[in-house]
Amino acid sequence: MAETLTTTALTLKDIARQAGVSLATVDRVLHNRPGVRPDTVRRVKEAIERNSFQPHVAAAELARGRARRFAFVMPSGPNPFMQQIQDYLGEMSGWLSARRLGVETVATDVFDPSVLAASLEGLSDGYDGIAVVALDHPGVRAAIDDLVDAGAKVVTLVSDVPSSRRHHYVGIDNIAAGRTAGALVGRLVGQKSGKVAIVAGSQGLRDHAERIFGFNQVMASEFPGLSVLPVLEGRDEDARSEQLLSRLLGRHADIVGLYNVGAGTQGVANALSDAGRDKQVVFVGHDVTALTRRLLLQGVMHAAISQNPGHEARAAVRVLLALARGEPILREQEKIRIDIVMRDNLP
Amino acid sequence: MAETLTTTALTLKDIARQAGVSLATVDRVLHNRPGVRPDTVRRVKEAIERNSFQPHVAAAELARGRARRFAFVMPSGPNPFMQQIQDYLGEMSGWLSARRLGVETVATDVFDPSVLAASLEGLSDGYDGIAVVALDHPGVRAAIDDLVDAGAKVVTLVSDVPSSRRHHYVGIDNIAAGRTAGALVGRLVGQKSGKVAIVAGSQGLRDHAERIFGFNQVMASEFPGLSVLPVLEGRDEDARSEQLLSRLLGRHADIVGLYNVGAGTQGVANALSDAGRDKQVVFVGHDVTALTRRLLLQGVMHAAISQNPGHEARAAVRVLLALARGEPILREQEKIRIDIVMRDNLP
DNA sequence: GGTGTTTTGAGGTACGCAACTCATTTTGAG
DNA sequence: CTCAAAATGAGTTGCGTACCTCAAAACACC
Repeated sequence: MAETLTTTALTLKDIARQAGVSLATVDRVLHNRPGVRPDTVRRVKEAIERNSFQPHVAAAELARGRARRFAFVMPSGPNPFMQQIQDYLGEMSGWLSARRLGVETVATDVFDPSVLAASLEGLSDGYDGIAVVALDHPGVRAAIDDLVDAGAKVVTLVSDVPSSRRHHYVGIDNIAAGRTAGALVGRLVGQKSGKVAIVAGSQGLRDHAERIFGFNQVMASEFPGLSVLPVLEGRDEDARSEQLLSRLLGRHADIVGLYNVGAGTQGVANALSDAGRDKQVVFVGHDVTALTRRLLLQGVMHAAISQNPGHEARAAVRVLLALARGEPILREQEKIRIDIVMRDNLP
Repeated sequence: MAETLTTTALTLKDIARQAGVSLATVDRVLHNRPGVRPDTVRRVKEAIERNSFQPHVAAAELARGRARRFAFVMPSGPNPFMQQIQDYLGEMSGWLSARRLGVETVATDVFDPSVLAASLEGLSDGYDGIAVVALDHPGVRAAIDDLVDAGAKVVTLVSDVPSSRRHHYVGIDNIAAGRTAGALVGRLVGQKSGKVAIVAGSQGLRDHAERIFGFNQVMASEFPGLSVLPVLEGRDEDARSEQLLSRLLGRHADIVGLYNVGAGTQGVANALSDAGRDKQVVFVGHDVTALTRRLLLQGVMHAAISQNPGHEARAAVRVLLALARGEPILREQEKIRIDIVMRDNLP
């Protein structure tokens, strides 16, 4: 009736006794210190394995005695999503200080590769871990690899640099996000056929390009009745997005769906309402902000694809901590899900 | 450019010095031990406040030196969702043993109030915390309150007993879940009008009743073209669900939507395909299991409302641990979201 | 001023591990 | 067999807190 999952109460001393060696030797094996015969290493590891021994994290943390410092390298400028991540980091301050973790944010122009790379370069001394919203660029990749070589733990946040040697990526699969947006637009449009518009920041941004790719994939294969118009590049600016979309709406009376890939949401909404076609055009966008929340409640926006900023903030900290401690990462826990948010499941 | 969130490195000794008292007195204040003059208490608390001092959790945990034991009281019987929660608990074993936490599952008939209450009664000695999938019944409520009185920390899991004095509920808002299901069915059906069927386990189950309530709310207020048929009670059994639904499909040719509130999913799917109306009827259900995953991929099921079992397992453990340690709970982190899962964002 | 009570200080021990030193034993090469 | 190198044992210290004891000081009351 009762099934026990864990009953460990062993200490290093027990392992030493079982392996027939001293505490010092166990310590050497556990921390890969030199000076132990291969055969002895094996015996110790077997004893650890046999008892599925885990060092007590609290004791280890206390003995190590070093406060850890993490840096979060974030875009300067008023990006609401990034601001939310920082807000959630602030909410963790009690949790952090109880663990003697220092977290600092470094604002920088992440869109300029050389500036970003320069910001990263200085960080390896002084920080045990770095989370960075990274642009995928050779210079940035080199800077990340340098940090890793210098012994720092590095995770990319929101936007990945897969070719680098970063230890982990905390963020969503943007192709899947685009596919999800496509499926939503297609199914919410229903039987009707017509045209679908896409407004993006820029196709040069990796995450935007991937989302568009996924979106087109689904539209092409599953919704033959819908034809996708060329992508409008609004640079994530309201004014420009509004202008471009207004013109497009004027030219095409049969637009039934709209995918807003990045920011500039207010501009997109304005264009729709100026044309008197809000609530008629199925409108799917990204992220839950004060604005998208209002648009969802009003029925102007039909769904938002969202990555939970609180989860991303906490996952980044937890992953950096686990990496620094040499603990395993709970991949399932740290995986960022693609949330579909509609009016009734607004968080 | 760099903003620091935390820089604590103070210890109790520093607080003692600042307050002009000894370590022993600080300790007395911190743990509400008697024998300290009110004025002195104030001075110490001020020093703690002034430095926003937090005891080092690792040190506290080590000094306390007690291994903690938690019990998970789960339904016996082959419920795939509950099984997933237990699987995820198993995946945490490393994490748990590194913190000297023992987690045991207790299988019981949670649908029989007296049996459940009896199972709970014995648990207060031996366990520091209890997570329970609870039926909302006076006897169960009393048992929970007894546990709380005996000093144990109690969280309800998946299904709540709001009238009890449980410390926390880990699960979703089922009314909102039902509303979400309603919005999905309504919007995915599109322009068409017709009838909508509901298959539930039983309307006597609190979570099912709440979901139906939310569903009906949305249907009534937003989709006047759709009329909801009386609820079929399939008792979460495949055979019964199939039989009831088959009969209903036979009688109503104009069913365009279907909401499956609980389990019995295979039966529901069979009824649809036997009638040759799968993929035509918009089918929304709950939870991501091997079966619903397949049905989503096949296009038979259009969307699943899901509560992440891994998240629930981990949140329950974390909440119990925080409660036992007297740490604050990160509410945002422990809140279970209502996930909308479609084919393209399948986790 | 003496009594009894309350409050405070001082100090110790323990928790489990990391990190280190130094002495001793074992091993392998010549 | 000898000797240096390698491997191992034994031990210490410290991390920051919890929890405990005992003595000293401060206080209240008559």
